[in-house]
Amino acid sequence: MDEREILGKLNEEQKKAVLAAEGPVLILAGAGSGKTRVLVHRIAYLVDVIGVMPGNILAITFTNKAADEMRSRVDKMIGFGSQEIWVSTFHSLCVRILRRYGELLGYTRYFSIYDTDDQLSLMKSIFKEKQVDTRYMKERAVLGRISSAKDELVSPKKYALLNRDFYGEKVAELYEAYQRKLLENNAMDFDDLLMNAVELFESHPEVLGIYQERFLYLMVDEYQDTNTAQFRFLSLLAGRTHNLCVVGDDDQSIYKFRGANIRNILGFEEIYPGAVVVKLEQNYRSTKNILDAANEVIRNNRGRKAKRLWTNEEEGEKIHFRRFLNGFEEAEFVCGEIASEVRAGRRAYRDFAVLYRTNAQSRLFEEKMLLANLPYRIVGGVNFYSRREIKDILAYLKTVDNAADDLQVQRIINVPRRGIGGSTVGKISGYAEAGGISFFEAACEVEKVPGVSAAAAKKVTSFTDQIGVLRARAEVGSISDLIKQLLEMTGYVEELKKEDTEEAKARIENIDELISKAVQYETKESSPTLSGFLEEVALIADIDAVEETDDRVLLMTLHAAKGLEFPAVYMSGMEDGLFPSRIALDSETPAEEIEEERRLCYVGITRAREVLTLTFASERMVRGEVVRNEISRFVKEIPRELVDMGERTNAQGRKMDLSGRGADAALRSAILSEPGKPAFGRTFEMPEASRRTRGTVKNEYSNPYKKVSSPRDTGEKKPPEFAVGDSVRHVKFGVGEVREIKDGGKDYLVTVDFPTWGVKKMYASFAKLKPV
DNA sequence: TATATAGTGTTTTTT
DNA sequence: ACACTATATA
Repeated sequence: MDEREILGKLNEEQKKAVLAAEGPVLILAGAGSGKTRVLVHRIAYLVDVIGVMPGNILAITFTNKAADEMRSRVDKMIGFGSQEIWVSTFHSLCVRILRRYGELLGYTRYFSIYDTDDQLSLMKSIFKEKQVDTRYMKERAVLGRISSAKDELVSPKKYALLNRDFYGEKVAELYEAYQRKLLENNAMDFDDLLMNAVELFESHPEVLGIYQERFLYLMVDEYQDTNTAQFRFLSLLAGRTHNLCVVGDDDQSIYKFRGANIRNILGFEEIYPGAVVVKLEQNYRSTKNILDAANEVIRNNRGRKAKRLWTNEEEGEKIHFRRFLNGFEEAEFVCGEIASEVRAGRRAYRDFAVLYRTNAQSRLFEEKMLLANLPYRIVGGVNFYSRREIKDILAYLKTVDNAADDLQVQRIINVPRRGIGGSTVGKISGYAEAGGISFFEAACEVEKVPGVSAAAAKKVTSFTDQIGVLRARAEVGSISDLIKQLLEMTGYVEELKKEDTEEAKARIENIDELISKAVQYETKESSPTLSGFLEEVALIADIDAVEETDDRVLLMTLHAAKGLEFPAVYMSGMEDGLFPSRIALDSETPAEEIEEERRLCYVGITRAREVLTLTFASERMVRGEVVRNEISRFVKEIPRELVDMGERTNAQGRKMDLSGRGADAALRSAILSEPGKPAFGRTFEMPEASRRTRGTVKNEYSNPYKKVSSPRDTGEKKPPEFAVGDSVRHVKFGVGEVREIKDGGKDYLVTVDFPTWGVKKMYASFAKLKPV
């Protein structure tokens, strides 16, 4: 392509960004302003006009999905030689570097990557060892501190110097122990990938030099989300040439909690004097109304670079605002509207996204989607790779790949049951500690471990033998074969089959899916390795798995939606206390936190191309308690003339007032429920097809109108709605007869006689007993 | 050693 | 509401 072709379809600002080939460049790209387009064109310009070797260009993104998209667009535009261009996420780039040079830091090239579950188990073992009282200190809290420290490149030693109070000293000690264990296990957590890469560069200038020579032109997407470690990583790489082009939007910085440092983008010009700054303010995505709403909301933030998005688009529909009495109705409305739009042929399911602040909100939508038979996909929540059966199998694979990883070995030594208990594991562990060897090595010579009976030793040996066989197999066979072999050898699937429950069935299906993922990996990769497969699995993000081709409604958090766009978007739970979150409102620096929430709101609004609907529920169940909230302040920041406040017709075809008076609550609930049935007392079965992707779901709604007072929240307790002799229903035991009701302190203790289960004692509200 | 049950804690957002 | 842990018991 020549220069004219490359620049042809770009606007003036976009051209400016593409033409600034050398030196530091800051592209402030508003939502929907075509930043990926600019990046791709800029790469084409570098290669085809300036004559840069493709292999000297590096483009960094945050998610695999973004990397894949950029890769395919670059390939399409450049053609020959484009394969040489590096397009990678921060994390996978660091892994590549560390696999190659990690030995300089004491890791082998087979190091494991720990996810949050692994981190937690490791920290738990440290707590146990150091006898930390979990009443005063929580594993997760400590891990949080450590993670923040790593984001800021603070080593355990430095942490100890910076934190001299009692708690800080303890965290420093645990941080130190944690890092030592990771190294012993030949493992790194997510944050280590970056921190260690930086450490490698700083302690080994010759290694840094190699990469500085390779990556002569750097481009970084979503720059506003970079943390201190990522910033340092970039400045080191670009240290020689300063050819660093960053693209971001300070208004879309929503990852402060993960260490993102907004100063990286706000202060870019100070750090790189003479940087070319380009502002992309023309939006090509949304209607004028949607854009105006977004502008008006974000205008309320103080710490931001001045800008205002504009568009040549039509005004379009007004922003819809709908209010409901509770989350159930909210979900019902959203599902109903989607169903009728699709049925009328106006839109496909994939045109819709339902966004929410917290993952917990997804449940209501999921239930209603199932009832309404709408195809949907939930992004995030319980990750496929964090399911127990998947983690078990991966632990086997990791043991085969990296036997130094004690955590994985200990996870599977008794899975499936081999009769090896905690005490035997403890003895082997102590022996390993004393001898300075890994747990697995100790297990291999279990007969030398004091205190282990011959019978127990035999069981341990049969386990280590199995791993030995698998290891030999891994040398010659494929990964999918290896998985099949280990399943057969250990009888893992056999056990599940014997269980013969729906849950076990779902687990077997998940295992099959893992096998096909292994096959996929092996066909895709030119030189597949076990480490490579495990790495891909470890670094996958929920959003990466979303396929645009299948026609489903997408449900996800506002965070997960960043970078995506949809013709029609629902932003649900527009309530003060939920969005902005209670935690933000009650924090020590509410002003700052609310600004972050507002940016999140801005991100949500700007996902919509044509229709944006904001929904509000005045009551909502939060952790088993009914909570009432006011309309989100963000809604009020949208000018009234841009908003349609909505009317809704009831079952009788009468217009219902949704403008705010709650007096008709009883009326509405009466209308919505069928005669003789409670409004939401239905039970439902999950359709077979969705079981696999979401696991099992509990089979009953709770009544949204019932005020639940949990035994712990107040001293008050509600008398049971039944008396001795009445029939009651229990979720698991079915219908039974009440024999006795006693005051059990915080709650009523009820004795019930179930025909098939016998006499059971239980707390009334805890057991959710309902009169029949 | 394995299992059932009572008790406790949690959740805002995640590469 | 739900998951996880500690404890009791077989």
